[in-house]
Amino acid sequence: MEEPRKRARPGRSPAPTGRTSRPRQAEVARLAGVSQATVSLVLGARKQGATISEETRRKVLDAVRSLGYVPDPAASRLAAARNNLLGVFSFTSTFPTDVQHSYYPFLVGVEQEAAARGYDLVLFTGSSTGGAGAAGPHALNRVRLADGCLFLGRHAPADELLRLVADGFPVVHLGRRDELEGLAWVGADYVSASKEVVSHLAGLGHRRIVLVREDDEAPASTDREHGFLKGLAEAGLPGGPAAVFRSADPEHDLTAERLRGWLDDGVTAFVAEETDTGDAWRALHGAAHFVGIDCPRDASLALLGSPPPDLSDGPTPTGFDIPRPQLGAAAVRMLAALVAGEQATEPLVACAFRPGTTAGAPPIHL
Amino acid sequence: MEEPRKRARPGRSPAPTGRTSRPRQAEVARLAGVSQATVSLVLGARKQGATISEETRRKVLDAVRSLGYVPDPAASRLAAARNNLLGVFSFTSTFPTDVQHSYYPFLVGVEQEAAARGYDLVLFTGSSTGGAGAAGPHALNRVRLADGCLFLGRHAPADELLRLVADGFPVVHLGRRDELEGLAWVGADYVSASKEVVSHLAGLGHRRIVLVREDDEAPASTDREHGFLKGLAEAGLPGGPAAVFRSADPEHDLTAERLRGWLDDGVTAFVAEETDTGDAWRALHGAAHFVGIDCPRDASLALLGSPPPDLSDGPTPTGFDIPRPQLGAAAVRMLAALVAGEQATEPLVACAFRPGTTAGAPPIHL
DNA sequence: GCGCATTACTAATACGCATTAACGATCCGG
DNA sequence: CCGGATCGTTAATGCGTATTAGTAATGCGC
Repeated sequence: MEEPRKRARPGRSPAPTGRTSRPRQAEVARLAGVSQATVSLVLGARKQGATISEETRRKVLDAVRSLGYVPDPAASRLAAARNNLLGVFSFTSTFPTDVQHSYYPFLVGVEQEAAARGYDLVLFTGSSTGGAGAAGPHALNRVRLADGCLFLGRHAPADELLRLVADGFPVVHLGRRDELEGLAWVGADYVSASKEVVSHLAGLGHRRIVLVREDDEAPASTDREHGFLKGLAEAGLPGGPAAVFRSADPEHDLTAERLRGWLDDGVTAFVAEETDTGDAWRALHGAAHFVGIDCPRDASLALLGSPPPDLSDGPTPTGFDIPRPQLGAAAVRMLAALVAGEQATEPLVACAFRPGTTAGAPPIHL
Repeated sequence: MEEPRKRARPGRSPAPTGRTSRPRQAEVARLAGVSQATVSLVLGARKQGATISEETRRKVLDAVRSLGYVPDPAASRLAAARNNLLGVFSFTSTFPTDVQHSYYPFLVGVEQEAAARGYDLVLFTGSSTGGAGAAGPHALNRVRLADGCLFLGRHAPADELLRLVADGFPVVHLGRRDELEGLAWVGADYVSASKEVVSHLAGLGHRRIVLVREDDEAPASTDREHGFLKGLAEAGLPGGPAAVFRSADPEHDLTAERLRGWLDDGVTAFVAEETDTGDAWRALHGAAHFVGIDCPRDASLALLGSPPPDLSDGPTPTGFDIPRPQLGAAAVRMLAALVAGEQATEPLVACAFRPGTTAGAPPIHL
């Protein structure tokens, strides 16, 4: 008996659609009179030595056109064992309603670089309570669906991150993170950039310069101080504790009296760090205004970063810009390298010096 | 003969990486002491009658957690299931350097709604100018990796889009697009919103109202005019061509004389459409200012949309806001419905009326 | 003409997961 | 205690493409 055995085919039940589904390589092959493998070889521009005659190539391509064949990316990626997907994880929403605090500028670079390298991006948010994330303790595991993952912000739980790294999953953190052993990261080179600002001031003739910073231990802060002091040393200027004013609440502590005191002591330039809040710069800016300083005639100001939005109207502060798009791009480069099993690339990205209008030559004392 | 044939494995060369690769269902199965099929059954919450003992389920889930297993989206997709991924594709950069032109506000809603429904988002980087796989005539094809795809902006090539639709791939376009037969879209309900603005003005007592619009045929423009006229009709006010001022260059054509003419004719309220450039509103605003109109005392102004960035400082114009996040959310809802094989959901999203400060009662003629 | 290299192609997998027929075990009624 | 029903699990297969070993055909040198 030849009867179509009930046993038949396990596997999927194709639910024999009358609809002509879109063509497969097999159908192209049939039409061109070649094998499916040949179709694959013609279409995939292998670097390998597989040689195809011009005649065959033409037949295949004709068949492809006439059938309107388009490859199935799911199958390609499965067979090639690569998804060409990079994850982007942010613990807070990737697209917060408040644009100010968003990762937008980074994403500009991330998207560009990923596109240039042929990767697509999978967006994950730790904040998503419902649904996919199943925001349990293992929420981070979801990112394993990508070939590697980029982390934005410092809210990702350290242990989970390290677990991924330990498992050999390619991970890059955007923002310095050397307290986590083995975690790859990219960050802005605040040391060099801060040093450059000080060098600029020194070059203008300033001999006493004070740094105003907030009272925390974030690498972003200590790096700036480090660069600041390095710049002083390199210019042969006095460093030491007196050169750094550190306060948990600069807006309150940086009084007019204190500012006048510095001026009387011969300080001619002030440098503030940039922070989330922008408090250091706001305090410095406010005190200088209150005392009636004509900047840069009476004294010079510089900002190690960009001004907070509420002060972005004023004169452009001398300082440097954090190249956020470039940081994003650098992170993608490093991640792509890790995915490819290569060495991590350079983690530090240079900041761009911003001349601005708040620094000039020191006043001449007669 | 049973000998282990040298012929061995064609197919891929696994390139035996020492690196622990991402775990597969097979490894989960081994760890749990069950078969791969069982793992699949446990993970995929089939409606089918496959019954799994609580004991086994627990063992499998434990193994999944301990290995950090996550299903491979490509494989899931290929096996004719779904991978809980929704695509987002924009032909221009999704994160342009110029924030003004970005899709950002839409993405806020897209992300939220997708997360709420348990989908992850894949950002297909279609913008790639140069570089690897992204560009090319079949760039759109990549989206087939996801369960469905959202398209932003009107630059996606129509033929490719329709091809996807024809193949039964779920697609939703954000922004009205009825010139493409069969393409699902969501858009703002400009007709109702414009009508509401007119009703508001009529309610304040205005009897003659003029619409200033640019000279194009975009649905966004014609919808507004349609709603405007509908509003007039409903209030029993005179419509007709005289009520609409249409100009390719309103800033040039909307002269002070013309404005005075309208005022002399008893027009007490003016409405401008919002466009990319914001020219209509800018022209109206400028002319009114030039003529010395005290708004809303001498005449009322309204804007069918939001003001351009350069005019966002002035008084809040009466009009409506385009609910971009809601549009994004609505698009995801519709896409999810299509993916589930259901009917498309409501394509129109209501705009929010914005009272503003530029409209008031008409001046009293003695 | 025989070995050997080269060319042009095909056969046979494998990728990771979902699906389903089939199978062993247990339970039940008669 | 035997046939059938039910439950829980597995073996076997397919999705569509990429890869590679193998092979038939041809060319080349001597």
